[in-house]
Amino acid sequence: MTQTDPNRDQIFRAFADPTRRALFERLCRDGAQTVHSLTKGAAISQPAVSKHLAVLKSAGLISGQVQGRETRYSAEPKALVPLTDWLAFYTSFWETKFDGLTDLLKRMDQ
Amino acid sequence: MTQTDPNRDQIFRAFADPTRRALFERLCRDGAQTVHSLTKGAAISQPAVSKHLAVLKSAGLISGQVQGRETRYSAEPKALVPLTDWLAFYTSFWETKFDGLTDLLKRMDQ
DNA sequence: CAGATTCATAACCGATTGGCTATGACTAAA
DNA sequence: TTTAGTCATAGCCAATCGGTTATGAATCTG
Repeated sequence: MTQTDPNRDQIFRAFADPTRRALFERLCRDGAQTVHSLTKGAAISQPAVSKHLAVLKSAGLISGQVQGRETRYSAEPKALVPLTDWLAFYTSFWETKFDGLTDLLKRMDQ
Repeated sequence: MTQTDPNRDQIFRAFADPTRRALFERLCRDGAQTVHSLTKGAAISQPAVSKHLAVLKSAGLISGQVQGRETRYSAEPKALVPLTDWLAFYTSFWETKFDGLTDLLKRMDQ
């Protein structure tokens, strides 16, 4: 938890941009969508959307599967775990009554 | 949760940089420290450290109090709440058994 | 007082970022 | 087989970022 985790780093970087976070949130709330669908209502061009999706994908936060000429992207449930772990760890410095802390510490020792 | 929260935005931005995250982590683990203390072992110059601290401070993640010629910075416990809320909300799309979800939803409606 | 220490700010610089348009590959439809 | 639709990539550009050195204000120390 104290050493640099490349994946955690990518996640934080990916979420740094509000537009990118909005795309992720839409995929969470409204389910899998095509690039075309995501571009509508995004206020940016399709290539810009594709770029953001590429960043999210390389961080493991979303996945995309090609269906004909479309690509359907969906949020990746497990991808938030590193963020949750990090947050839980540093929150635990004040909230000692964190339920999963013991398990978390075990995972860290590995 | 769906609309843009300036504070949440600042937090995500502040944590995007690994050096900045490392500074925050040190303040969490080792307690309040002066700029001089933080600069030692940071591998960057003192002005760079001061800059990072300014970003963290403006995001509300740390606070600094002047003591003579020194400034002592400390991590701010409550500052992580927006991040925790956001994460809990979007994690809840898969883990429906999130305990605090009901309370969270109430807070959102306000 | 004189010198040293601590820190923030300013000015600068190269690299990265986030947007755009243009384009081409590929697929679906006419 | 055209024609239209979907998407990713490339190339470009202005703005931001993360670092540096220089400097000055403020405080401690000899």
